[in-house]
Amino acid sequence: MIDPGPYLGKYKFIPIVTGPTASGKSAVAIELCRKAGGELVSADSMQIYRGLDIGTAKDSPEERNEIPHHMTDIIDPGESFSVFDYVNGAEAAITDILSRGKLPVICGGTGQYISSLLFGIDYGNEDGEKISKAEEYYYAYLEKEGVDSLYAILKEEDPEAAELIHPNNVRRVVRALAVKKGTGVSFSEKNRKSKLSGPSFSFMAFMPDIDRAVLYDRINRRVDIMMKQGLEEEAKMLYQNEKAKGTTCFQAIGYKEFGLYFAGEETLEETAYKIKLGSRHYAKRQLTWFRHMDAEIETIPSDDAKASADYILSKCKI
RNA sequence: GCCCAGAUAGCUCAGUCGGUAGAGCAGGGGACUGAAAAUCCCCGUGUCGAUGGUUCGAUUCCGUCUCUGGGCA
Repeated sequence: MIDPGPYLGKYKFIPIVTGPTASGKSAVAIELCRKAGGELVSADSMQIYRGLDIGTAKDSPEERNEIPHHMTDIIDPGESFSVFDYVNGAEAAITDILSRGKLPVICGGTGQYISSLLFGIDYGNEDGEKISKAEEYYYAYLEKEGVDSLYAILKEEDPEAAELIHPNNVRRVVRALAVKKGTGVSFSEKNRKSKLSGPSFSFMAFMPDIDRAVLYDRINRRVDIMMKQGLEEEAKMLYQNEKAKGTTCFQAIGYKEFGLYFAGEETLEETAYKIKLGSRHYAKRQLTWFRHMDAEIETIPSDDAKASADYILSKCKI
């Protein structure tokens, strides 16, 4: 289905193991690496941060010691990172792993990262500085003139994008406008071009098939375990890190919920409840994302990591 | 035992001056191209506690009962 990429040795496909949080994809990926002598390439937007271990459900230190992990622990809280950075880093890691004759195993639940690799979205290499400036301009405009007025500009500048983006989704409205202002090329046009080159490698994607109620139960229990493992301490470190204040890592579920607790306005139980709820909502959004691309993803059983790993290997081998 | 207040969606509660009802949360569906664990959109029928009565018509008014709070003994 996807253009064959560089020579993969005994394999014709690079496996991607994805799925919602707590669905057991990590265990499958670890097994795959063990069986194939592979190395893991994470596709998780929060596991990139050093120090956020418990709340982001990183693999254990033993597992990370046993199997090389790429694209985890690559930046400190407070540093910025984007899909563009992810694709560059992940593709470099894959190339490196292949050059050493090993099998890269992609594993993670950040849909945007997975899609970017799988469909080979080319984010281009334009002046990010200019776009950020333009974003600031439009946010200031939004503050003064309001949503309707902002959206009216988008309709004018890029009617195609306006068609796809809801007026209330100011983040995306601003982004689309800023791309036009910063690069001269419309958001729609840029996106169209981004698909022309195709994926850099031949991937095959798999996802554990898990009953919704079971998944939610696993999420709830996992949060309880995280709390016992010392999530509060980990969160406290993040809150005390001046450099991290207000940056992207505070979007991470399991950390952002601690604000009111540290301020003494909420109990630990309430905080845990919010983390569970946020995780469930997140899992639901992930399922929507992956369902949307279910033609590209094959489901595997969620209860037997070893069998799933064997199955995936059999599908990826020549 | 007596008095008062409740009993309406999975939960918390509005409401119907009598014409079978709606919010928040939960839950479900969807979108997604450089913050994505983000951001945003859509979806509300349920014996209105039970049972009699008044009425063309009761979840709404009246009686009785049951349960749950609170108060007095």
